[in-house]
Order: sequence, then C-alpha cells, then structure tokens
Amino acid sequence: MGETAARSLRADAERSVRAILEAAERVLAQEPGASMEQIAAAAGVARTTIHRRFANRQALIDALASSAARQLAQAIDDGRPDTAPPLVAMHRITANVLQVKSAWAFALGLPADPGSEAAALHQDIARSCTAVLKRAQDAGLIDQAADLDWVRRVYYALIGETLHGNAGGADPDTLAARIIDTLLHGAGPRA
Amino acid sequence: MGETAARSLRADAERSVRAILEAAERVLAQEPGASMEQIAAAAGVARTTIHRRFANRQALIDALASSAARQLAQAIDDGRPDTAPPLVAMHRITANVLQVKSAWAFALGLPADPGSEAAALHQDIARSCTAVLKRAQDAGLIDQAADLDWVRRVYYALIGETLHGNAGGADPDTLAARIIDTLLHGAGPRA
DNA sequence: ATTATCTGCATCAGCTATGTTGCATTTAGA
DNA sequence: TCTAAATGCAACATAGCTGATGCAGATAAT
Repeated sequence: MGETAARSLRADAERSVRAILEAAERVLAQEPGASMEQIAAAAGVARTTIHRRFANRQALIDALASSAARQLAQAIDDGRPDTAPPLVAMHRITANVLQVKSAWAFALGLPADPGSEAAALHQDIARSCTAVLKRAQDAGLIDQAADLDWVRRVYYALIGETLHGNAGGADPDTLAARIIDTLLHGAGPRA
Repeated sequence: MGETAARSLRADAERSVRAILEAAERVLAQEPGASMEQIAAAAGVARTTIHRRFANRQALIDALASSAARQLAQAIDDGRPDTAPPLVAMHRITANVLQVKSAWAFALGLPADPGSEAAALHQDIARSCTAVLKRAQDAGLIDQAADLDWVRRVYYALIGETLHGNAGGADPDTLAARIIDTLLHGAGPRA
C-alpha cells in the first residue's frame, strides 16, 4: 500500500502536505531539477518540514505522482465511461482530463516505475480508455479495422499537444471538441 | 554566431567532440541529470577533455541541441518540401524525421531558449513544415477550413507518439505511412 | 486548560558535481 | 623528424544539496 500510511495527521499538518505537493508540481514543472529548498519556499514552509513528511526526494516525487494519478482516474470516472453514449463519454472525459492534466502536468508526465500505485492507476486508466474506444468502434464511430491501441496513443498525444500550445486559457469543451473531431476525422476534406 | 567558433581542430580532437556529443545524447536520454563524469565515461574520454571543449554543462547542452537541430533541418530538406508532390514530400520527410528524431530524442526535446541557433532552426523547420501542409491543402488533401497550425502540431504529436511506443525496430516507411494516414483521415470509418 | 503535535530556525556532517590547473605522455601534421 | 596540439591523470577549491538533530514557540484537539 505504498506511502499512504498517513495515520490521521493533525489538520494543519495535512494542509502543509497539500501545500507541499502543489508547490512541488508548480516548481518542478518549470525546473525538474529544482532543490527541496525552492519547493519549500514555494510552499511557504521550512525545508525541514518537507523532510518530516517525506523521507527523501524520491518519496516526495512518488507521492506527487500517486496523488495526481488518483485525480486523473477520478476525472475519467466522472465521465461515466461505461454507461454514457460513447461520444458523450469521450467528450466529457476529454474535457475533464484536460483540466486535471493542465494542473498536474509534471506529476503526470513522470515515468511511473512498475509496482507503484501510480503505475497501477495508469494501467486502469488505459483500460478504461480502451473500453470507451471499443464502445465507439462498436457504435460505428471508429473503423472496424482500426488498431485501438494506436488510436488510444493518438488520443493521448492529441491531449498532450493541446496542453502544450494552450496557456490554460481556452475553454476545455472547445478544446475537447477539436481533439475528438481530429481523432475521428483527421485533417482531410469532409465528405 | 554562437558556439561554432571552432577554428580548425585537429582531426582527433574533432573525433572527440563528436564522441562526446553522441555519448551525451545517449546518457542524457536515459538520465537527464547525469553527471559530466558519466558522459565522459560513455564517450571513452576523461572528464577534463569535455571541459576543454565545452566551457560548462550548459555549453555542452547547447551544442548538442544545435547539432541535432541541424541534422533535423537537413532531414527535412532532403525530402524536397518545395518541389516534390505534397504527398510524396510528406512521406519522405516523415520517414527521414523519424530516423533523426529517434537518434537524437533528448537533444530535440530540449526547450530551445530564444536567440539560440537551435531556436532559429526550429523556426525554419516549422516554416518548411507549414509550407508543405499548405501545398497539401491546395492540392485538396487537407480541408480548406483547417487550421494549419493545429494540423502541424498534430503532425508533430503523431511523430512523437510513434517514437515513444516504437523501440526503434520497425520500418520508418511503414510508420510514416500510418502517421500520414492518421493525420489525413483520423480513426473514423472509411467511406 | 492541558497535552500532544506541528513548525520554524539554527546548525552540522557528508556527499557529489563542477570547474580549474599543472605535468607527463601521446599523437597529428608540416 | 620536429613541433604544436590534444589527452589522461591527479589534485584542489568551491559550491550546493541532502538528510539529521535539538530546541523553543505556536497551534490543534480533547
């Protein structure tokens, strides 16, 4: 069960942990090699406080990755991937994911080492994603001969590219619409 | 004129520089924070030799980025983006780029700071790329209403995703064909 | 109100990477 | 062959990060 051994921290301590994780995301996104000192400063906390909650740098990174992965999994579940009509689910999920990924870009870009909670979550997520695509394929939205694994990877890539260019300002629904349109139809001329 | 002030190094020195750059790519691709010592070892060279040719770590990274960007630009030019028929140019360019990017993944993924040679080259590349897409659009391969900047970014993303999953084994032409097909038609059912 | 927890601050030891220098040796080039 | 360039090696100084500790003051929880 990893590092989630937190046995009922005091309320202020829990606030500190959250502040540290959010600061770590902010700081490391700009400079992946940033020091604990910089993270502490951004969190409004002394460096020693970080060391009290996280044994070492790696433990902090792991916790960050887990936390972000949990939020991502939640964002997907909120889109009802198993029950909503495929197109609706895809749109909702995409919009949700865009928001979570834009807030936790660094943490979610981390290479999750096998066995970690984050890795397990990312596998679950990939499964959910493939399931939705399968439903879309059965509904005739995706070509029967298409390689769903490639389609899923293209979908991931479109999300990633959307986040790159966008400074976080544009409407998630508009962006999601473009992603799905591109995924299904590409850039070629419409019939 | 940046760091290319190299005034006729001796032949063996030039070999060393190349070995260092190639080793840096190899090592840093696996561990972006790797030490100069590790790079030197991988290059079969003493650490001090690296410091003789590159003032500091940043200078080495900059040189690496420039070198890789030059090769990428060359790979695109080799595809005759201005003269070959659009589809042919796109295919050739894609196959060439796949090979160069797979060999210099780290260097080309580096955030080129404005003003650097690498940044200028990447702008040239983006221009060439957009030009080819424009020709494809005029030829009716791409929808008239399409946003070419988005199309170009999607194209980049497809290349990036292709390189991720592929361990460098598959045939570049096959991969290029899938990229262009996906870019133009997406995953939807064929007419 | 009392207690257990949390935090900031100061401090310390240890480690590692960086960048430089001097010298002896090898190697390319004329 | 002769010279200038290039390299390896050893050593050194510096700087920055990490992780740990002790203590005094602030804060939550009962």
